[in-house]
Amino acid sequence: MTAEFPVKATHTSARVLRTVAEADGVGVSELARRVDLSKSAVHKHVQTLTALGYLTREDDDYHLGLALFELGTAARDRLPVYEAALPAIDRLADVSGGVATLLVYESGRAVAVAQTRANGSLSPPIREGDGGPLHATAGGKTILAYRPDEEVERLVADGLDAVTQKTITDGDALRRELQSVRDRRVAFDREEYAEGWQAVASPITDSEQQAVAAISVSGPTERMSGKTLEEDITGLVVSAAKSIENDLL
Amino acid sequence: MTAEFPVKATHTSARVLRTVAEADGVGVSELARRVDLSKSAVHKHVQTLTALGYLTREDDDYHLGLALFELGTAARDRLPVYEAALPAIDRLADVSGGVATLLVYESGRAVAVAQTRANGSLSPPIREGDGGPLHATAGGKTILAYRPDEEVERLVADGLDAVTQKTITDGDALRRELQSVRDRRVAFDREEYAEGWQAVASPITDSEQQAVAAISVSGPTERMSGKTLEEDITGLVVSAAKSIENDLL
DNA sequence: AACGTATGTTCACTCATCGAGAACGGCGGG
DNA sequence: CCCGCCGTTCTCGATGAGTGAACATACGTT
Repeated sequence: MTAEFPVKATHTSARVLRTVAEADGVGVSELARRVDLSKSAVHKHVQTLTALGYLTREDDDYHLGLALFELGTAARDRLPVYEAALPAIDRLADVSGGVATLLVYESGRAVAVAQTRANGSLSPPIREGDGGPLHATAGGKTILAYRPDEEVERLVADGLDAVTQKTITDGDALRRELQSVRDRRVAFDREEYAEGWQAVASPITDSEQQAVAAISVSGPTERMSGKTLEEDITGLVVSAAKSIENDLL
Repeated sequence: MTAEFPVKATHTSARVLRTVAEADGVGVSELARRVDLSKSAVHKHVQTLTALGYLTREDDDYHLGLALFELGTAARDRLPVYEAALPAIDRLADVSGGVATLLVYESGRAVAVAQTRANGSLSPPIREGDGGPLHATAGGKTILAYRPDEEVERLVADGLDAVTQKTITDGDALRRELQSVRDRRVAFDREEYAEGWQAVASPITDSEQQAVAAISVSGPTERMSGKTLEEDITGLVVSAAKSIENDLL
């Protein structure tokens, strides 16, 4: 048995969870349609997940339950880089006036694990708990630059989806970009993930020069113009990431 | 079939998750011992949970995966009270110099959903993502005071565990305490949950006067002495909770 | 007011599957 | 060198996950 999900029922429950997360507030019938299962089967899953606290019932609609928040918090708190980076991103947000984010790499994805917004800053396209594509964000690109070549090639082979018109979709362009990231330990995102949003990021690597995480500062294009972004803020982000990296060794 | 967990395999996977959360970094054999299953069965669960991103493998040890953080964040973000209370708890922490916490009630438990610490404040006994007993914390007691009597009676019948020597363990004492909470919309925790820690809390109720959440400020006993706690800070907490409550109507 | 159709819930039934147990290869300590 | 532990794989049998039909209930329409 070399299936990807040896325990099918668990996989099904996970699909139910994911569906509830997407369509917040759904009933059994609607859920059964979306996951393509019989009402009775879904009913059993929903009942189990509710008893576990993974779901919560309001009237006849289900929502994600706070037991997931407990587990999720534990998943975040165990990361050494989280505690180490917290003060730094607070300070970064403060002095830059933008949004500072800690992205953590895990099995092919980068998740925004902590985020601080300067007061008055707008809501960024990637928020705490979101996972972003590795080729289309500043943080993702810094991480990718410090991952094995095979991983990059796999990504390229799978196809680089265009998120905006400026997203890098060409393999060679990406490879060049990653090389330049390795030269300077910085990546920029010039509206490659969201129109009107830019970002700078720098990687946090382990002792084998493998990416563990990335720190980024982002903001709306009109507020973070070329000079400020590429000179002042860039320096701050790079040195913050380096300093966290040293703390972790 | 009126079992509590109709889908047994999902329940089992949940037990695996909980066990991994408790003993961070465990292998298959250790896990099999703790959940009392065969190695092969645990292996299957761990494999599916890893494929789902709910677990992550480091060497041969498993840890909670960031997919749980994604779900957990979504579970928190959907709560209207969360967004509404964020600025208030930031401000509360700032002016009080202590730790401000938003506790949300869900199916018999109260979970710390957001927490802000004044800079320099110590690490509190209940942290973001933790669930606390309803009878032994300030926030828990305010919530309990605005829940149906049956729920209180059920809790009393199940037995009020002593967390510290000062925890309320007597049913009548609890009932009296809750009545006084209803009079003033405040509860205090005088080292009932952790030695050396005190707290004030005030409830956030819905249009039917049912507790939805609670706001609390806590700090070490020596820093939050009687007068400051019971007069200055109390007023701030009560009015903050009231103001959030109004925003939600 | 009676209908039609949506919902959530319960019930037998059946085949796939979850879990047990034994066996394998690999690693590390005595 | 070998014993013991580890993670992984296999076969196999009991059980439980999922189906589909039936039920009660609520709602909007005719």
